[in-house]
Amino acid sequence: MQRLMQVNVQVTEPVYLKDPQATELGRRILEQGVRLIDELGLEAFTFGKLATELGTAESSIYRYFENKHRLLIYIIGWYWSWREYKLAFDTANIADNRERLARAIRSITEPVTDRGSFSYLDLRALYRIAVSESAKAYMTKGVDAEHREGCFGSFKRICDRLKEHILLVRPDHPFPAMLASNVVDGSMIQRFFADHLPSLTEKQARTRLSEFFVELVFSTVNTPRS
Amino acid sequence: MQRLMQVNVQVTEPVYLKDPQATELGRRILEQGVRLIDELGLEAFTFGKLATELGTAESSIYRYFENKHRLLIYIIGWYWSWREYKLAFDTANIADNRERLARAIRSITEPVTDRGSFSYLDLRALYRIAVSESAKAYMTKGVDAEHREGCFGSFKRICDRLKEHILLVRPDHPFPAMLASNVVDGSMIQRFFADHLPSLTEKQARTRLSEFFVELVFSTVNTPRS
DNA sequence: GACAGAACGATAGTATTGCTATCGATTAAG
DNA sequence: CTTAATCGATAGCAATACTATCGTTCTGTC
Repeated sequence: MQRLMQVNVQVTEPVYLKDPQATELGRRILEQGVRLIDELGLEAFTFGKLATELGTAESSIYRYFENKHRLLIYIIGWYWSWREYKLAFDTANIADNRERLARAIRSITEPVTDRGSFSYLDLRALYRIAVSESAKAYMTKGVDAEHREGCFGSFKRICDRLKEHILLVRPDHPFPAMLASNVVDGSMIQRFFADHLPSLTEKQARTRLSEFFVELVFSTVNTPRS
Repeated sequence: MQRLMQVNVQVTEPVYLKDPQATELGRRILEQGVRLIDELGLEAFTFGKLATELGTAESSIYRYFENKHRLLIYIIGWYWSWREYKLAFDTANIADNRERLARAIRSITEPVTDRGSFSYLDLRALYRIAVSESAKAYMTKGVDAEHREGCFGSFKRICDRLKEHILLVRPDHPFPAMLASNVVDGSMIQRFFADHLPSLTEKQARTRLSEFFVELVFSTVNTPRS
């Protein structure tokens, strides 16, 4: 698994000017970029600070990414690509549709606890960024254009896969796509709430996220259509 | 109803330096602020532009709000206060718990279609801002501090009310708070998806949002506990 | 109708940000 | 050996996010 991940996580959409995975500097931009965004938050994070951190010039970073927004899109895309791959892995060879759906939901909604030694990116930091900053990646005036460019492909794909798992269990469900995207996005939001606005969740919500979403999906999926 | 709203929608939390509802300039800041944020999006919106729009000086606006982030928090707070009030109204005098829960969900998740002539704020613009920008109000490094200040009170209250309605129908539900906040926040997110990333939702999702959430909640609420 | 105090508009100024351009030096590829 | 790519460094610019100051007007009060 670990080896496979290393090989397979690729961000294919051209959100970059120059492929950061292809060069040493590019990889350091990603690695330290993830650490800095996690540490400072997106608003306080600047290419200037990242450059000092890397001992390089601001302009060098601009050769890879147009601006920090694009870098964020790239990082979030990487995150969802990784989760998508993990999803495929976690659901492989499970014959029973219901069991596979349950595993899929758990795979997607489980918090990341492992630093992940197989990648130069810190997976836990990446998870924290996805939780706290991913809304900023798409909630802008530029969404429609970026969407047309295919910037959110990996997020869409993981939602779509979950939708397919839902449909296999319940082919006549009226809202499989909404249900799927609600689980994928909702698991991030609920994690944020658990960390920062705990009155919006139950106690120990952090560790019971998956349980909540599994129950949520299965109760809709089991409810007879009127 | 319309008269009542005018009287009752108040943002009590001190996110402002000087109460904008108390003066003519303050009200114009809110009114044009809403219009400009809606038009430009939060990133392109600046106090400078708002000042020109209002024919006043930037510094005058800074007398009311520390910065545009605070203005956003205020506006979003106003929005949820308004919805909270609407919720109370829509669920008043309904004796049956299940019927009241269904009405509560519809009240909260229904898109705003009415400009709302009873307020100087454009309700539709406000709704669009709540859909597109509200995540930016709380997803910052400052959440915890702002949360302690009580900045998100109205959002918390509406989630809490929905939670209570859920518990009256299903006192032993294991995740009433998560379910409630998932509905409140999810209805905004799903609306955003419907507008900008439609493959994440069903066709006509915009008009079927409430239907989806009513079904979602009622199926969990009806599912027997194991 | 004089006076104190708020509210406002206007101007100025500063540090930071976000970005573009240019230019050698180093390295890698043909 | 030459050419192109890559990088680090510096410079510079327009916009942003404030802060400070100050005179004017408008308010209510004695």
